[in-house]
Amino acid sequence: MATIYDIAKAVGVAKSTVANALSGKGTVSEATRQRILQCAQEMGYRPNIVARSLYSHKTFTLALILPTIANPFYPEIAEAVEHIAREHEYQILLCNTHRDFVIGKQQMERMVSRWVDGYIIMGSSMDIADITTYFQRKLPIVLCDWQENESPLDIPQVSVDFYRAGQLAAQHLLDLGHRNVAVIVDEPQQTLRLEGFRSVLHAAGLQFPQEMIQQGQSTIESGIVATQRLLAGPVRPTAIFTTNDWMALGAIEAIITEGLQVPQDISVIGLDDITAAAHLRPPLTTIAIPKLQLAKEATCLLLSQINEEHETATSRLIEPYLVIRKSTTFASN
Amino acid sequence: MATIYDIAKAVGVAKSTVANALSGKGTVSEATRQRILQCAQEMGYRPNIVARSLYSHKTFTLALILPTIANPFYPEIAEAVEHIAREHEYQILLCNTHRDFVIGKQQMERMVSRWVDGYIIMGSSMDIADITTYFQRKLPIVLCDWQENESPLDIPQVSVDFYRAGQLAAQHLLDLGHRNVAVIVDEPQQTLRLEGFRSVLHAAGLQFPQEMIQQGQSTIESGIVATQRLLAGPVRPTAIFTTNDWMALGAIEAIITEGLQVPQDISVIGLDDITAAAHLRPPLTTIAIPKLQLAKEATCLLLSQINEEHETATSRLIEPYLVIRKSTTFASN
DNA sequence: CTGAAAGCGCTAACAT
DNA sequence: ATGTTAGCGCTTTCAG
Repeated sequence: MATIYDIAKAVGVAKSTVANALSGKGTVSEATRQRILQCAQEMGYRPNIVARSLYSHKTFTLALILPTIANPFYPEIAEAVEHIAREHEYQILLCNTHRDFVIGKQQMERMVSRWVDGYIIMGSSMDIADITTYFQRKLPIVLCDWQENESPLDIPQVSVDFYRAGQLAAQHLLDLGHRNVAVIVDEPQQTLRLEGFRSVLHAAGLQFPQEMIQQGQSTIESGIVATQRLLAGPVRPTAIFTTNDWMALGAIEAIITEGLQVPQDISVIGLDDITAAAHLRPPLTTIAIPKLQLAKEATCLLLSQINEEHETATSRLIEPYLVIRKSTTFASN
Repeated sequence: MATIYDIAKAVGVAKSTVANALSGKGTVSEATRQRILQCAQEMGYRPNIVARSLYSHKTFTLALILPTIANPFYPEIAEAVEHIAREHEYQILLCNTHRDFVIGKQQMERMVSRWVDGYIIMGSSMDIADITTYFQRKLPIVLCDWQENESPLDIPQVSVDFYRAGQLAAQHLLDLGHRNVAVIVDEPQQTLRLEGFRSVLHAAGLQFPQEMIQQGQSTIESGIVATQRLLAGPVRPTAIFTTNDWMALGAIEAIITEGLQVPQDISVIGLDDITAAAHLRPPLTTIAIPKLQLAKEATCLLLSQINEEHETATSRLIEPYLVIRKSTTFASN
């Protein structure tokens, strides 16, 4: 690759003159400017971002750290983050931690060594204690899609009102006449969703025994297993709330395998509204998370933090909403 | 961040001594080495990868360029690429081109400026002419998931035998007794799949009129629209082959909306085997692409190219295979 | 208007 | 065993 120095030699001027001509700063006579520009063109000159970064202490890279891009909740977010970043001339380093805090820390260390300009850290991808340490070292960080209560308030955060999401799910099932409902939840990351759900049941004076709460791992398989446990229990629920859509898919599969029907025998409501949700059979009723908004606000918050536009880096709570499709219906009993 | 020079000052030695102690190269007395290591520890020293890269001309970053991570075919690949890269201490820059060649070239330019060590370029994410130019400039590039006939043979490539994939789909439908089949294909990127399909029909002496071939755009929506056109045609097919699973989802949706059933009235077979395929209602019969293998071979090929292990960078063709689930059945007529 | 020089943090010859 | 020096490519003073 041609360097600024190569051009200087070829044109017969000093490096700094070339730099001035290329950057438009400083003063260069129109004549030499033209000669330099043309020469740069001919030699296929590209500025070296590594060298520039070394001087400027800025790399124009953002890190996107998440549990696994293979979970369909994240690709849309990743795409949106990349899109907005691009508009600001940033590029994205992708990191899947698989919820392994050791990997998360290792990768974070490498990114710090790279002088990554800022970090978007998605919920449960890293140890919040580690993150706090990095934040105290003044690294620009935005937490995205965390439970709003699990991190110190001073780390900027864009999250979803998951308590409200749980409430919406419960209210929908209540409205349909369900009195005997179950939850499959990935605790402790998703406890708030459960608590919101529980609060509405309580307010309605309903029972919500412990055996109606099953543990999942946010995967289809875990949704299947948890549902099988539910169906094998003493009382069969008439509706199941899974705290993400992936597990809802598993729940539906398990129910059908058992010879039952969704929603006639058991209603299922998910949470996330992944793209596929609308196209399942039956189309999935779910609590939608505005993923684009989440990604957009997180990225903008991070960029403003990097550029120190806001001294007070605020946090945002985003409202989920109910999307009624065909996987829920009136309670039959 | 503490630098090598800060440590040198603190310990009272020269920079190079610190460098030697840290790297293990050169010779440093055990006493000073200990003092240096401890000081580095205390000051929280992290090597600066930017400075190191400037000197070494190596950034330990790989680019992953794809149409859009929001298409569920790619996340698994991205995850696998990142995983293998990590084992070799590389990190991944993610780039969604949305099939826009201008964006693709722009982003590529930026990555070249960053001295990215190597590029994995997924099918139809960029203009092959641009790629060829970069390859001629000696950039390490691996094409992944391209039709094997659309690029110059000298660019290393890991692809799927899509012609064979089309054949497998056709053979399966033939085996089930279908004689009146349709295809929804995203041309020209997926022409090979169509040709393979067509070849088997021809060999069996079957008709395959043009109106049985509909154009899709690899999205659910385009699958719906194409299927509606098919259903509105003069003869209704008894089976539809969509050249990716996303479009199969759309096809199933359109068929059901029309009051027909899958597979009783119309069989549907997809291609890709995305994670959700096995969990749809009905579970999708599809031609599976070994995505992990694809990702793994592409990454390894790229790394060996970067390290110049193989002078002759080979190319690989990966075999797809049929996965029979519930969306196809015997022809009823 | 142009050039010389210093420095970003690190590596690696080469002297001492 | 340790220090000096030059250089990776760029930006930015500051002289001429």
